[in-house]
Amino acid sequence: MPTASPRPRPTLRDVAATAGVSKSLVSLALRGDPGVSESTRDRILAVAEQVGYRPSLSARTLKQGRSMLLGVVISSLENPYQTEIVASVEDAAEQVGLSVVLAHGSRDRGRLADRVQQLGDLGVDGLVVVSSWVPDEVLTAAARRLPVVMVGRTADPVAGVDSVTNDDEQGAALVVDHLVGRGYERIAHVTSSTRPAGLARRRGYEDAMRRAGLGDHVRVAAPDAVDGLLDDGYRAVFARNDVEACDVLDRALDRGLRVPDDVAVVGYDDTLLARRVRPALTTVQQQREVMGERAVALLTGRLGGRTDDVHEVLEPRLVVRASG
Amino acid sequence: MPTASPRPRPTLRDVAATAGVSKSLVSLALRGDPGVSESTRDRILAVAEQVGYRPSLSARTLKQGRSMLLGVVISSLENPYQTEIVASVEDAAEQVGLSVVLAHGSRDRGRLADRVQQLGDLGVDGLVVVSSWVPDEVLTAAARRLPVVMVGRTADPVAGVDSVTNDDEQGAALVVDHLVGRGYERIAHVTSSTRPAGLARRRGYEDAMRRAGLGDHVRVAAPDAVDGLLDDGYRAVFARNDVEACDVLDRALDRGLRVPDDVAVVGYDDTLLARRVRPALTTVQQQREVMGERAVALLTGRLGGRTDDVHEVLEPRLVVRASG
DNA sequence: CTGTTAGCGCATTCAC
DNA sequence: GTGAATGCGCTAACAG
Repeated sequence: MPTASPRPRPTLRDVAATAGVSKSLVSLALRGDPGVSESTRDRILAVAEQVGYRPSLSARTLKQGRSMLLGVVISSLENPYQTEIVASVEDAAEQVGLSVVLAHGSRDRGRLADRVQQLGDLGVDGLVVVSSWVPDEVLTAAARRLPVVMVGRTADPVAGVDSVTNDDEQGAALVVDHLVGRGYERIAHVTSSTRPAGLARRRGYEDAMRRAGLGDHVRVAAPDAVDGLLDDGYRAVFARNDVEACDVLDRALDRGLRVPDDVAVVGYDDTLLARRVRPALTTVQQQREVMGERAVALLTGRLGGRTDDVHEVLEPRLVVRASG
Repeated sequence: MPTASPRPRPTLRDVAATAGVSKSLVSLALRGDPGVSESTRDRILAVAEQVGYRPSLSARTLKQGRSMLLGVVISSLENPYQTEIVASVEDAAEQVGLSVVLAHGSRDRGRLADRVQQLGDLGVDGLVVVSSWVPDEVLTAAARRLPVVMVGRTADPVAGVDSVTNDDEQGAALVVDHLVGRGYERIAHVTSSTRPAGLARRRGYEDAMRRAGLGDHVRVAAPDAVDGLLDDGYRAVFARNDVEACDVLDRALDRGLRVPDDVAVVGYDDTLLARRVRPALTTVQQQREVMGERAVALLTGRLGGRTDDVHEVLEPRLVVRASG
């Protein structure tokens, strides 16, 4: 089946030639400049459409010094928390006329740093980083040439990089208080993470347990070590995120335990997973829409000239469902 | 409104100035051209590093006419089948020195077409489309200026657009034959899709049932109408993909049925979901790694001058797990 | 070996 | 209303 092969893309020059006008006139007409007569503009638009003209973003970016593009970097496409953040950033970006290009680092952590630089090289006007796996040096380096905002917690604030996150300690405390309110005392924490957010949640769990006078029951285990917890009489488990909560759920059900009657399970993030799984997960909701909106606002703030670092912390909310 | 970046990014000119050489020499040195003396190159590299120089992809793309970038468009970040394809395309692209930028159309179908055009405007060297929601006109228009390959089935071949897909009819037949081999006769099909791939699987199911002499038992239902099937004595369900198979699973378990003892459930796609869920899903595996590899090969083929359309069809494989 | 020069496609003066 | 000229950062062809 023979067809047309990709031809060199038509340029302003081509449009101008076919329309019998000059290049600059076409440029003006296409962007609706008032200084072009109605009739000529219509003719130019028609020609542009007909020859399939599309402006070159490379050329425009080069000329203008800005691309109207935002870069978003996530570590994994398989992580529902991260992909849901992407959507919220995208919605917020669209509000202010910016488009989003996405890059990720699944499979290879080292690739993440490359993608950050690559998006910068591409000329995006700002960068949203939703992964804690990007080395600080890479972030600061990136921040030297464009606005960068981290979504989610970093171990320590990175100079020149704004951030928006939820209060993981408080979120963990919400969970503990909730379970305590339901009469649980032996409440365990399940986590496999050594990332900042995971550590913060663990810290929040431990502190809240102590505040509740349950310091002696503090117990932290890996997801695959849940059996030990159950053997030791723990009947409530707070997992560091929804994915690991689901692992716990499976484990418990495999042992013939009923959730939440025999054991209560609580997650974190309120991803789609939390609603999909049976029983539906009690979990902690971060304000995702707000996070995307704030991230974009911080970026445009920098673009507007702000130079001091801003770190926003949002309040998490407990969502009670069937699992605990 | 975005205005100016904090610091204007350093250019070749800046590096050349601080190093006391000419621009083109810097360009050559940075890309390891042999015609530059060891000592000067080291000095130039040091300066470039020190001032934080990074080449502008916009400028390079404009000059070269190619970006070494591949665009990938998927309809949803929540669809594990699609995101897993992305990873395989990315791996294949890396093999040939191409990077990938990703765009998606979650929430708004119309946005998908925009994203396709936008990636084209950006100057990507080729486009992989993993969604059947992009209108044919948009695809053909895109194919006029750059190589485009569809991954996954289209209703009809689109002129100028290559494709790589699996044989959905055959995949469905594998499922039916498997269930028939296990003694099932009342085998129902669950689908909510009117997309080409879904229709093909349905067709494959119906044909295979008839070939097996079970034409009278052909029964197609929506995922939320599973109860009727079970009431009517159907004890085997073939769902159009893993996600809907999971829905069926939940439904059955809610009714107190055991899987697969009381009812067998089979999915399609072999996504992560199929392995995560309990019981693990019997499902149909498409050759994802091969699909990515072929998609990239088709793109580079076009870039190399091929003009005739190529449509590759891969053989699916049944993966038997616990659910059926 | 090194430096000069000429565009890539576009937006933006500034003349006409 | 319109068109010619300029330069964004980069590469490549050509001179020195």
